[in-house]
Amino acid sequence: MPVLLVKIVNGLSEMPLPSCVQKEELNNLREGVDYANKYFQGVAILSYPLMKLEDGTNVFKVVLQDTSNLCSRINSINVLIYGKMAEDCSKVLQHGDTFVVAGFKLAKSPTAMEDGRHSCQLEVSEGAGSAVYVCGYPTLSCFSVAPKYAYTSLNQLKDGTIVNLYGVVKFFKPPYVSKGTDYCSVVTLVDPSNAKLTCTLFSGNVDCLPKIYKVGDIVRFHRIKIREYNGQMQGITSGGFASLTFDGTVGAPIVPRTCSKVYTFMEEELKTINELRVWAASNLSISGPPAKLSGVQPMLFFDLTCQLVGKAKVDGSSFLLKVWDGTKCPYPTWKVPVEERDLEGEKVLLNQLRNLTADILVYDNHMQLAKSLKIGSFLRIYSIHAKQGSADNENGSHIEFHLHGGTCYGRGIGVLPESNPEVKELKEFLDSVDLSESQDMESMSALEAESTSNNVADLESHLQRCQQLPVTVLTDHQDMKNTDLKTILNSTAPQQYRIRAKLRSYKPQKLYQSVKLHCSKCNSLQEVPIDDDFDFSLQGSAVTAPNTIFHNTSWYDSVMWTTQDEKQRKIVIHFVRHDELLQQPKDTLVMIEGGTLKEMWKLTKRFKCVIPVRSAENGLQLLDLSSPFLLQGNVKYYGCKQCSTPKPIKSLGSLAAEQQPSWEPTEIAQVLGIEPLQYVFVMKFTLVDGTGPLNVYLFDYEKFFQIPASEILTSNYLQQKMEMTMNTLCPPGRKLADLPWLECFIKSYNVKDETKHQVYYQIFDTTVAEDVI
DNA sequence: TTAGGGTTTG
Repeated sequence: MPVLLVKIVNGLSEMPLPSCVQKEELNNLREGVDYANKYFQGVAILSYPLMKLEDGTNVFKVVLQDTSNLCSRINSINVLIYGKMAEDCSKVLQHGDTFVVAGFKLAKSPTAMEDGRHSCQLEVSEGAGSAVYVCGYPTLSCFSVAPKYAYTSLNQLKDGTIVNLYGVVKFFKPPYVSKGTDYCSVVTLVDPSNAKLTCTLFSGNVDCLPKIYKVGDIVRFHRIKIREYNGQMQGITSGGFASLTFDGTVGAPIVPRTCSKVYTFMEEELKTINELRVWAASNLSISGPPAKLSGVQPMLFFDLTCQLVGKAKVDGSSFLLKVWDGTKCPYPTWKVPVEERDLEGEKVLLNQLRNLTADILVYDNHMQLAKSLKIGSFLRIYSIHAKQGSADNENGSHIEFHLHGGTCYGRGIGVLPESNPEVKELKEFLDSVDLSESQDMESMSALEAESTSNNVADLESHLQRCQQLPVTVLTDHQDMKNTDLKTILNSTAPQQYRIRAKLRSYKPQKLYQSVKLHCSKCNSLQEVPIDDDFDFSLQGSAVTAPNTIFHNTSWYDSVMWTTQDEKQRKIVIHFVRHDELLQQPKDTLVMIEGGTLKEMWKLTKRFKCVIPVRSAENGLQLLDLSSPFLLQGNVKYYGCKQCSTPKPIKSLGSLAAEQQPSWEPTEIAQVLGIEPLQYVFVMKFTLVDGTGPLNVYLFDYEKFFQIPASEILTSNYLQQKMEMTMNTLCPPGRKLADLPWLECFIKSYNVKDETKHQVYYQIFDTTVAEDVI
């Protein structure tokens, strides 16, 4: 905790102290009492030069006088300040300053006999969770130096200004090593004006970047420069940038986190922070309690607060961190093989904790920071991927923890100070873990071990659910009897069956790979083109300059401009009119020439439909069919190259002339001569029922998972939902006997070509049970 | 200078 310099201004009657601490009088100080939540206030009447102990720790001694007890025989006390705080205090303290010490320890004063002061001394240090408030002596000269800051709300920011502001953290990337010379942190703020500001902060000293630990924290930035970037205001560090960060929880102690040695902090600041906390509580979605290793969900991403017990180099692009949080992951976890000599950390402890540590493999840009971490430090690792490893033995697959390269999603590593309340809580919990018990766990199943943690009830009910009711159900054919898999394998096709089986494995394991594009006309399947291809195609089409002859026709208005960058790219947007009028953006179809993929996604947020076009000889045309012919919402619509005969864009005019154009993708496709491709999940399930394995295909637009295949690639939420569904259908690391039952309706069919004849099986009229979704 | 959140998958 820092030293706070509070400048006295007229009318400030009290020190702005955290509400949780209470004042203690000099004559009530007693040895053996806990003063963690108490403060003592006095006037500095004497201070000594900054000294160093033998181990190099700084120590600063101050004598405080209790001015409310001047008549007492003993009215002064020695205060010893240790560590970084000693240095900070020695720089700012002046005789006559009012000095408040919060969260101190009391020890016998070795000099009481000689100096005639109190028999005890106050001991203050950052490690003990102390805070020191220094309050300038209220003389006239102080009035003039007290700075009064003005704060700009986020909707009032102007390009080219340098401002002070407050904000609630909506998103952040913990400081990481940039490709330049500095550390970088990206922070997105919101405030009650409902505006949003993304700030890019650089500093050569990582300590000088805001100490943000979670979404919802509140920051105060001084002297941040505002610039316009991509049509939006952006904050960037300027000379003299300074920040304070506060816990955003209503009612939590208001203690600024900062590297500034001196800053103003008065009643007004307290008021602002309290107001922002209350506003954020109802206006910002803050996720629930942080994940523990015991609550890890396979295939999802999570933030972990933990202690570092070991680290090791693995190879040129990855580095291993061994961490624990006192709980046990309910799934078998991957242990990264490393050379014994490369593993840094207390060998005895590493061995003791071997069943409780998680191996986290960090990649690329995170390696440098990871290498510099101190064993024993407390970390919050953001966006760890709980990846499902491949099935490497009979017992099924394991979970791997990866911190992938890059900083998307705020991926990174933050070091938490020991004074952080969550670290204090974690430390207490770690101290309470019985290590002998955890070592015995080796012989227990993961599930039994899990019963030591809190969410045992959830897990058990989930397991029971899996063992009793089938996790998939039929939507029809309820009166049909089950057929076993062996009988099906021995029968001729085509036929239809009802089966009850377990899902032993499925492909692809990477669920996003299961999404394909299907043409219902020629029955072909193809991969969904990647964005890079589309971007490439857009760049190609941007080479042809827009032809102004095709601008502003009877059914659309055109606006053209040139980008300010070196490329001087020309962009045209054609706004389709209806009834001679432009409609609301949410009902409007726009066509764009020369745009980038990013610009196109931005347009889809505002307009109903976006069609990428280019100028050809005879008018506007679609791009080639490797690109989507339409973007709507989050979905890119593609056409079949084989079955489509693209028509010129002017054919769309007929739809625009309709009374109420709905701009349905199928209608647009039809008038443009496009045979649309449909998004579909294609998966291979290996089912078992004790009579034999059967490979069955799932070919599903949206009925089985109740998730539209068209939307999954652009929705993190839907991907997580699907992953969770698959984990329920086929829980990783579970023995065959513990797998849930699936009820399915399948049909067999023949596929013949000149050389061979094969029977295939496909799931029909089946859906995931309602309570699994 | 760095990065510029809107995405991750060894």
